[in-house]
Amino acid sequence: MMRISELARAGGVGVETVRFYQRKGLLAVPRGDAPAGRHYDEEDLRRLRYVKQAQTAGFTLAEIAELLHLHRTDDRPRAREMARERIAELDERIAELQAARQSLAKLAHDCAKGGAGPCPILDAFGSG
Amino acid sequence: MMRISELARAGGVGVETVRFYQRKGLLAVPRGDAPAGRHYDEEDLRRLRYVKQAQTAGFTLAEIAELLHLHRTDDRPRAREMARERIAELDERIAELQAARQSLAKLAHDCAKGGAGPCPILDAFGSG
DNA sequence: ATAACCTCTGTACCACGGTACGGAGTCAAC
DNA sequence: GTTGACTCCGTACCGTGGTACAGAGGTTAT
Repeated sequence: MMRISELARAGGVGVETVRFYQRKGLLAVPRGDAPAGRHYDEEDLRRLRYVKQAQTAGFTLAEIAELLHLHRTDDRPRAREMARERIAELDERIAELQAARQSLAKLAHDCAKGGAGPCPILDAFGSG
Repeated sequence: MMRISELARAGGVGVETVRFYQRKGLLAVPRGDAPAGRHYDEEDLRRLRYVKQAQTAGFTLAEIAELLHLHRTDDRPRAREMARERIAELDERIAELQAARQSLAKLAHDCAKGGAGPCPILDAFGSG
């Protein structure tokens, strides 16, 4: 049993963020009727960590809310569909970032060589 | 010589976005004194495309503005530093996305197998 | 010379993901 | 029985990256 501030610390977020997630339906508001004494458990912490993980996978908070809802209804086809969509977008995004990385690395390298022309870090994207 | 609407179309953005970039100092406002007749050239289009490219590399608009400024001052050391920083962040982000992708793919696979337990797409991040 | 269509400036608004703050209640320690 | 640290709820505000729109004026075709 932990207080909201402990939950937040354990999850690596601020108290305000926990409340924000509660408002968005991502975290349950404890059913306790006594203010200044509501308690959170390991399940809440797992959920909070799930939210953060899903975020790094690129899900929006709205999508995460949907995933959590699917959990309750155990709607596997929809869950798989969302996962597939996200995987496709991740693949696209990874390819983009890798291309950008290669570009930048080459630019930095060419710039370091210090030729006579303009610094390629600006020019390359545009004209090269 | 193109009008702003042509520039926008060629760059794949809206006219309002071009103006937004002008306000942010990312694109020059043509020096012409006659409204309804200001013209843009290939250089402007190159810059617009540069902005979009730099964005996919993860630079913020403020950083892009700095890069463009560096171009004018030809401050190569700083340009290389920014490139290195961004490359490091790209590497981190790429690794994160790849991990998320692997995770999700496994989850989707396990979910498809349809065991008896709860759908792993929710549970795995949190408890696994 | 007038309509249709473009340009400009300025300000307001939007979604997203938080972050901050005021006011009120509660609980434990002293 | 007051201080201090915490809780709650509600609302307002923030940065980022746009997007929309109003109002005034120039340009082009008929």
